[in-house]
Parts: sequence; structure tokens; C-alpha cells
Amino acid sequence: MSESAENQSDFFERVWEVVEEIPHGRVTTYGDIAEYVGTRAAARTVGWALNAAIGSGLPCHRVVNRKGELSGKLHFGGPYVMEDLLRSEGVTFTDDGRVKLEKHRWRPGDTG
DNA sequence: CACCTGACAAATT
DNA sequence: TAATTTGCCAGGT
Repeated sequence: MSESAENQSDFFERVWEVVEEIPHGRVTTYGDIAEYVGTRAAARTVGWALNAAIGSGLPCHRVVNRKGELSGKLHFGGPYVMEDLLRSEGVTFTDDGRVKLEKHRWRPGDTG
């Protein structure tokens, strides 16, 4: 495989590569992904990439904001879909309806 | 072609 | 401690 795979908007592609690496039952944050792909402040652009990745086979539901809130749950076809998916994978939530990042937080590169 | 919006986050006031 | 501002990338109007 050629390393010169940066032919398209490498930002989007990098985000997708990281997202598909998220282990089952774990979650990560937009900021962590953004920082890993090169730009910390591009967290909002990460959301853009995920929005385009829905239905692409990527576990977009494993990405939450810094507080553990499911910011993009509305983009999954319903406000309950994302939470249900995470609960289905064994992810636990707080009384505030937020993911327990302390228990499930995962960071890019931790798998390899 | 210029301005605004959007699944965020950190720093400043 | 809360509210405000700035940064980032892409797309739509």
C-alpha cells in the first residue's frame, strides 16, 4: 500500500481511520481524534466527518464530546439510537445521561 | 464571491 | 464559576 494516500481531504479520511479503530465497548472524544489527526481545534470538523460516515460502517456512535454527552445522537435517526448502541456494547451512563468516560474512555493509538 | 452554519474544545474575561 | 471569544475544516446559501 502506498503511504501517499493523502489524495483526498486527508482530514476526513484520517478521522475515519481512527474511528474504525475504536474498540468495542469503548468511546473517544472529538478533541482526542482531532488532536491525533493533527489539529486539536478541529474537533468540530471531526463531527462533520462522522456525519458523512454514518452508514459507512464506522462506529460513529462511539464518539462523544468532552463531557461524555452524545452530541450527535440526533444524527443517527433518533435520539435514543446512539445511546442504545452504546448500552448494547456494555457502555455505562451516568445519572446525567452521559457516558462514563472514566470507565470507557479510549484514545487513538492505544491499540497499536 | 462572501457570509453563515455545524455531532467541539480550550483559553480568556 | 459562568459567559464569551477564537480556532479549525468543509459545505451550503
